[in-house]
Amino acid sequence: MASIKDVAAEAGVSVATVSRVLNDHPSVSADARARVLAAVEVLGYRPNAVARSLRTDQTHTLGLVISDVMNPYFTELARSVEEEARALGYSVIIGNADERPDLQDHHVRNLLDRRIDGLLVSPTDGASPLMLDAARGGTPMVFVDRWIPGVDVPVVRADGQSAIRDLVAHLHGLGHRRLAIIAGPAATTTGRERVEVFRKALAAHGLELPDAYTGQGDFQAESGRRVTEGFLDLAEPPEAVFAADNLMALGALDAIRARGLRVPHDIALAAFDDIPWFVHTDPPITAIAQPTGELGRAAVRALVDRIEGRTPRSVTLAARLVVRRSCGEDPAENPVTNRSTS
Amino acid sequence: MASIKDVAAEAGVSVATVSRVLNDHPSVSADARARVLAAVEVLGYRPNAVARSLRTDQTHTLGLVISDVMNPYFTELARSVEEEARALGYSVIIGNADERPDLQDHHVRNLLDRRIDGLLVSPTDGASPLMLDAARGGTPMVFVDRWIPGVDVPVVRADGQSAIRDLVAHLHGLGHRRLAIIAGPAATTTGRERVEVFRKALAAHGLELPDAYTGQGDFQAESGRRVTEGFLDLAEPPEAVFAADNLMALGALDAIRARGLRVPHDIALAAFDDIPWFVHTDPPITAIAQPTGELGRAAVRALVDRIEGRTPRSVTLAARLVVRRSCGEDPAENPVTNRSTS
DNA sequence: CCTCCTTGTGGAATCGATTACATCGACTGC
DNA sequence: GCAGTCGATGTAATCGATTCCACAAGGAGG
Repeated sequence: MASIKDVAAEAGVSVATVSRVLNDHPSVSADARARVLAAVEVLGYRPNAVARSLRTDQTHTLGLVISDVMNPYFTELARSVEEEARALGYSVIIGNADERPDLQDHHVRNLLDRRIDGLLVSPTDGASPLMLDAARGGTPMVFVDRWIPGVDVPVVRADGQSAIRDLVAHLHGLGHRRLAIIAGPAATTTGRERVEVFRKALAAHGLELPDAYTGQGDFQAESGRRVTEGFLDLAEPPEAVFAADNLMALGALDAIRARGLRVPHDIALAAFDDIPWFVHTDPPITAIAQPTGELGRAAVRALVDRIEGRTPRSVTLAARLVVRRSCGEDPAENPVTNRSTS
Repeated sequence: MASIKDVAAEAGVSVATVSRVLNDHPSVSADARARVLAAVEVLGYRPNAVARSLRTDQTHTLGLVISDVMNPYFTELARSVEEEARALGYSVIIGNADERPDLQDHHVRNLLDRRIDGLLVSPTDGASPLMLDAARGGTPMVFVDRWIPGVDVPVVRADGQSAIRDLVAHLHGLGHRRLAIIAGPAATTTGRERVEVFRKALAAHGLELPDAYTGQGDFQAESGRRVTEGFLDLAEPPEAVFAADNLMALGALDAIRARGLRVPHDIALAAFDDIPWFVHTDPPITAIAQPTGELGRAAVRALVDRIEGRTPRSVTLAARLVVRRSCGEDPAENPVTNRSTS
C-alpha cells in the first residue's frame, strides 16, 4: 500500500509538503497542492491511521463497553452512540461484556492498549481495579446507564423513579396488591436502584415487598424464568411481576406460559426497558421506556467534551411508563380509568 | 503513560531486552526477565498496540460491516463473530451500514485506513468500487450472509432452498393457495434469491407468483408494513404472506393488526430469519432459522485462515423451517394441538 | 540598496514498538 | 591453548506519519 513517501516522490515534493496538503496547512503553494492531490489520486493513497495515531497520540476512537449486545436496549444504545460519534468525527469500538466482569476487564484492557481517546462504560459489576485505575489515571471516561458510585466520572442515565411510581399506581389501580420484582444483579446500580424505588413506591400505597417477592436475577432471560418459577411455586404467588429488564421479562413470560397460565388474566407482568417487540408479544407488555437514543447521544457529547478539554456534565433524563395490556385491562387506559366499577 | 523506554530504564536493560521479554523470545537470561517483569509491574506498563501495529504491520483486528445492527439476526451474527475472533486472538470493529451504501463505504474506508487485518462484509448493495478495489487489492476478505457475485472472495452463508420448499409445502398443506412475498432489495443476493426460490417452490405445487403478490421491501420494518397494506388493498388479497426477513415480518404484523385482521385466521404469516422474540409474538411466528452462530464462527475461521496464509473455504450451511402458529393450525405438526374439536 | 518579514519548502527528529546485526563472554572440543 | 559456537545483550534502523527548525526567495519599507 502506498505511503506518504511514494506520494512525495510521485509529486516531486518532500513528505512534509504532502503532509501539509493532507492536513490543509495554510502555507502550501497552489501548484504544490495540485501536484500532491494528483499524486494521491494516481496512487490511490490513503493515510495510515496507525502511523498518524502514533505520532499525534490521538486515535479519534471511542470505546464502548456494554453489558450485553443481545439486549435490544443496549443494541439501540450502541447504535445511537455510533451515530453521534460519527457526527463528531469519531469511530467507536464496541466491547460486549456479556454481564461478565472478566470479559468486561478484557475489553477495557484491550481498548486501553489500543489507546482509544475515551471510554464509555456501562459497568457489569461494582468496581474492577482496572477501571478504577483507568478513571484515576486520567483516561477520559463517562458512565452510561449504570455507574460506579464514588468514582469521579460523569454519568449519563435515565431516572426511573417517577415511572416506577406510575407503574405501581397503575398496578394498584387494577387491584393488584401482591407485587413482586425480579431484580438485577446487586453489583449494578440499576440492579439495586430499581428494587429500592419499587419498594418505596409500594410503601406509598401501604404495601410491603416481602423477601419472597424479591427474586435475584442477572438481567438475562434464563434468570427471569427461574425466579418466576420460584414465585409461582409459592403458596401465595404474586399477582403481578415487575422485571427489572426486558430479557428477564421474556424469561418470566416463558415460565408463566409453561405453567399454562395467562397474562394478565392469571398474573400481571411489566418490565423495565421498552423495546419494539413488546408491542407484538402476547399480550403487549407494559414497560418503562428510557430515552435510549438521547442517552447515547448525550453520553458521547459528554465524553467528547471531556476529550477536547471542555467540562463534561452528568445528564439525567426521565424514563416514562408505557401502558399496554400485560397488567390487566384498564377499561379507561384512555382517560376514563377504572374509577367507577371495580 | 509509561513506554518501553521507561521500563528499560527501570529494569536497567535495553529496550531490545524488554521487547524480548514481552514477546517471550528464548534468549533472555532469567535474571533480566525477572527484572523486566518487575519493572513492568511497578510502572503498570502496557505495550502500545498502535506502535506495535505500525512496526509489525498487523493490527490483530478484524472489521465487520453489517447491514443493520438493530436486526436481531445481525446482532447475533456480530456476537458470534466477536466470540470466535477473540478465541483466535483477534478483536473486531463493527461498522453498521444501516442498509445504506454510502454508510457501508464509509465504514469500509475507515476500517481500511485503520489497517485491519481482514474484512468480513455482508454487502448492502451490489458492488461499490471501493469494496471491489479492496478485494482485488489483496485485503483479506470474506462475505457473510450476503455476497457480491463475480468477486473472488469466499462466501459463508446459509442455504434456504430446502427450508423455503418446506415452508411452501407447509402452507400448501394448510390449504393456502394465494401466496405472496415481501422481497428484500434486488441489489442484495439474499433479496433476489429468496424470491426466486420461493417462486420455484410454488411452481412445484402448480402455483404462480403474480407480480401483484411480489412486494418490494428493503429489509426494514416500515417497508413490510407498506407492502402488506398494498396486499390487503388488493381485490383478492393473498392468503399467506412470506416476509424475506424478520423486521419486514414485524411490519407486516403491524399492518395486519391495524386492519383489525387476525393471524393466522384471516391471513397467514411467515418470515425468513428466526429470532427469540418470534416465540412470544401473538401468534408465535413460523420462520426459517439460519444457524447464525455457526455462520459467524465459520466466517471468522475462513477469514483468519486467509490472513494467516492458509486457504480459506467457502461454507454453506442449511437453514431449516421452524413451524409455529402463524400460518394456521396444523393438526399433525404438533400432536397436542386442536385435533378433537373444530 | 540593504534589512526585515512573509511564504513555501525540505531536512530531520519524533512517537513506541520490533528486529537485524554486532559484540562480548564463556564454554566446548581438539 | 585456540578456534568456533552459542547465549545474552545492546545499538540502531525501521514502520508512516507530523511538526519543529532552518533556509531560500521575494516583496515591502526605509
